[in-house]
Amino acid sequence: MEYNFSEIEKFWQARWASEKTFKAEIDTNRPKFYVLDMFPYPSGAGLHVGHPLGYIASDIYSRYKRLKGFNVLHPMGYDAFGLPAEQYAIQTGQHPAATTDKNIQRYREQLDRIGFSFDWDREVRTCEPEYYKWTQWAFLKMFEHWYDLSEQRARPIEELVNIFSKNGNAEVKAASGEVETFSADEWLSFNETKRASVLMEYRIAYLGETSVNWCAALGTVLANDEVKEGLSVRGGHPVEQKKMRQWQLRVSAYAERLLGDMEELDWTDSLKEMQRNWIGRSEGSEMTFRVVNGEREYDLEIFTTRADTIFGATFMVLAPESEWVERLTSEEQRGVVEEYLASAKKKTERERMAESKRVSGVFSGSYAINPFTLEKIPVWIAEYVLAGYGTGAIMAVPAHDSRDYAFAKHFSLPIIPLIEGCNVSEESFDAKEGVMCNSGFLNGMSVKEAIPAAIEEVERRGIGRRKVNYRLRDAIFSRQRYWGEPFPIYYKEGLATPLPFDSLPLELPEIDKFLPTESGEPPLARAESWSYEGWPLEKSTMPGFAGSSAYYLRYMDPQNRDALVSKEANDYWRDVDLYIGGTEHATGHLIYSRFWNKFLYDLGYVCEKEPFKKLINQGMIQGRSNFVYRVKGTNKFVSLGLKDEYDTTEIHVDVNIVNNDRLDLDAFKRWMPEYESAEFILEDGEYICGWAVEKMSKSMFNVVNPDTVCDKYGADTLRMYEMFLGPLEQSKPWDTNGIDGVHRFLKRFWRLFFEKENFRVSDEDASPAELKTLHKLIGKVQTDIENFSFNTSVSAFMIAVNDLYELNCNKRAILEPMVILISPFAPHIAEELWNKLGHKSSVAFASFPEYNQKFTIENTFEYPVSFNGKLRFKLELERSLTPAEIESIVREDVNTIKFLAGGSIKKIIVVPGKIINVVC
RNA sequence: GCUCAGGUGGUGGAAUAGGUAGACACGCAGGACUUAAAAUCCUGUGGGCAGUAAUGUCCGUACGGGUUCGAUUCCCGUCCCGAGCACCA
Repeated sequence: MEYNFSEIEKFWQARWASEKTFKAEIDTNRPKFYVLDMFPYPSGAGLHVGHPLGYIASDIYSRYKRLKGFNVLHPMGYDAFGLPAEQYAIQTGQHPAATTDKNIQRYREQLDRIGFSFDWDREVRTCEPEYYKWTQWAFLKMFEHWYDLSEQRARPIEELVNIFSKNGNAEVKAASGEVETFSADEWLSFNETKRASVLMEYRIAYLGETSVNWCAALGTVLANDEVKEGLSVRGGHPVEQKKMRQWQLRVSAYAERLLGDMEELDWTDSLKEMQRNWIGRSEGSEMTFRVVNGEREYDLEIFTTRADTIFGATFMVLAPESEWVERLTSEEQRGVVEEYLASAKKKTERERMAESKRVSGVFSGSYAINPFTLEKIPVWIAEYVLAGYGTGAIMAVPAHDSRDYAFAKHFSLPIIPLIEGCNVSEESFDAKEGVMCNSGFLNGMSVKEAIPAAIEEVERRGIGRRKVNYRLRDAIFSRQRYWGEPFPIYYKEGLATPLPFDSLPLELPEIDKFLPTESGEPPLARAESWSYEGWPLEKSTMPGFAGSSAYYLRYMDPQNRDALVSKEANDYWRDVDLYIGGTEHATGHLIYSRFWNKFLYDLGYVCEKEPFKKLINQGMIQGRSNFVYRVKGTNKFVSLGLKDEYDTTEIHVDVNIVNNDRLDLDAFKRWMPEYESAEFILEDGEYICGWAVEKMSKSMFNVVNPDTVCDKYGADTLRMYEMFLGPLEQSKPWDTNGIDGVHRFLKRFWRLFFEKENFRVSDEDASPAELKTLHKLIGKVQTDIENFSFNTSVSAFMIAVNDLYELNCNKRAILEPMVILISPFAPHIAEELWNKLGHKSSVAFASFPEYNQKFTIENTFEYPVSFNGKLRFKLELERSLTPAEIESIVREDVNTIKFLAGGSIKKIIVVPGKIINVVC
């Protein structure tokens, strides 16, 4: 009987769907296991062969965990709000909801063909009111809370109001914007407007003026991680800096916890490192310098990590955007300063970056007093100091900071070396090592000693204090778009506070056109009745990461109308045990989600402080393009091996008409009209194509659709092949050249169960050799799956099947466990065979076979031998040996010895013919 | 520039704790079955040298050193590819 994959797969997929085989329900008698994929944005292009890689891996793991007796939650949904659908709507006039819906249907069809074990009853779509109701709800909660730094948690804003009216704000340690200190009496004397604006500085979701990445082409603001090299990630349009009043989330309040709680997460080092860089904690001190502009004097605060280099601070630098520029520009310098500011402002972020090597700056006309040397040092203004980090002002120590050094050289400012024996004539000495000199009381100390000593002295003199700084900024939360969650916020005239709109969900209104208005307002301004009781509603919508920040919680209880997730569901499913997705979300989604979770944790809505326990980043699948070589000026194409004899042009050819780099000549002629009369110069009767690894894209004709692979080889082959391709976490090109091997293996596996045309499995007892093959496989598959080393377990299956052929084995005792073992990888063929083996229920409800080590090692001897002392060890041998033989081998022919901790030998590999001296 | 992860046959990639490097698969070559093709099966396949052959022998895990009886694996230096961050004081 032939392995008819297309019938088998269709049948079982229908059965899984109708019987809801993979439906997950709370079951307190079984341990839970939550396996989550990063849900896709349903783009119009559909899935290509790279997308399912992670889904296949998570599906294998889910199925494995079910076999191990876990109650597995394995859901799927769609991140359905987003720019592309809106862009498409602008171009075609089609409603984004309609195109999104269509794309989702297409995605679903494609996903279904691969045979995933998702519980589709839990599907979520971020664009549906029943879903985004909870995104809006969380936003309102953030609006109604502030962050208490001394307790390190979010607290209700009413509590803050209470504190203010009792004690003012002097004692309050909160994550906030800039607020002056006030007493209780002052607070009580504030009018409504004043109070509102003070509270706004404390809210976790707040409205504030900020410098944003404005993308004129898209007509919207973008987050930092939506911008790459000054261009928008989606679309590649230029992005400029602009000051705007925007909704923001006080993510920076959680910086310390986001950093600290990462320790216990089972994530890759590189991903943790990325988050660490993004959070960017640096320990240093804040220091006050007396600055003088003519008659006026001020205290200027700076941040430094190198308080020890204070004696070498020979000038100060302000960021051009710093509010201090205005105060410290002298009359004589006003002209040049303004000119400099204007030129700096005109430059886009992109230009600034391109010119990052060029030194520019201007003298402000003011001077600061170095508090330790008491020297008068000039205050400069330069682009290389960033307004958004620290205080936007620095003390420059040219001898020990390369940027300050370049600046000092360029403007001939003094450079004072502070480390004994360092040479700063060519470059600065940035390393934190050596012995201090020219540094007053710090002389003779090592840098490591000097840093804390300097900070201590600074604190003692009352001119500064220890300070931890973070690079992490608050998330800008407003987008001037249509296709996103509306803010549940309205503005009452004469009232300074925006008001929460409580009867959620606040549904997205219908509009006729999806463009901004003529006056530059966001598209929602086009909606006629975008108001509440006559008061205008907020016209921006939320960004892409809003809907994806808590979706893993919604999956736990997707139909709940009264809560994001019920306490019962959350207590049971708790957190994601395994999260699989791309590394591109390292600094976006994975930070925001953790922040969102921690916020809800503070409020008691969720029981775990981290959402994703273990995270695996699957590698990207690149395209493997094929080329043909046209002889210039002709319609002749020359095969790869002969192309050097001609003058040729390299042309991309559709990879779907190439097989193992052999071009299908007829298909090529049919491919495009211009090739209809193509002629070929062949080698050995075949046309060999060239190839290259490139991004998978339509223009390179290297996109492979999983449907095509399923048609030709079946979903099981696709699944196993994607795993066989290489380590999960590694990026690799899609290369169909090996897929036949995997397909052949499945056919061989299938034929194990047949004698001639008949399904025949014998009930005889298994032989030790057969059991050895089986148990070797069980052991291997188990450890491989647990280590996510799926490529080697596919190999292990191949070896096992070859062994069984050699043993001529068709015994139930062996084949039945084999079917269970392979079911996570190739579920359809497993179900079919399981059914033929006489089982009524799905193989998904079977148990993973018990591993018996006894059968994997044929002979194990424990034999005491004296060998440079007395040692006990075990021998693992390929054939049986008598004790006498072993002794002689150990005495004379031991080649290889493995030492283990404690000095005992566990394993000796015996290679005849060689003698080795053993040293212990 | 900084940080992280890598570099193994013609190709994708294996190799628990340092112990017969190259599993498994692709490709290639040869063979069987067949009128033929497809499908299937079998054999060989890192390189050099010697031999009719079985086989023997030397060299081989980016490069140069080191530790070790023994290094793809550990340490130091160099080169090269990939990813992330990029004036973060």
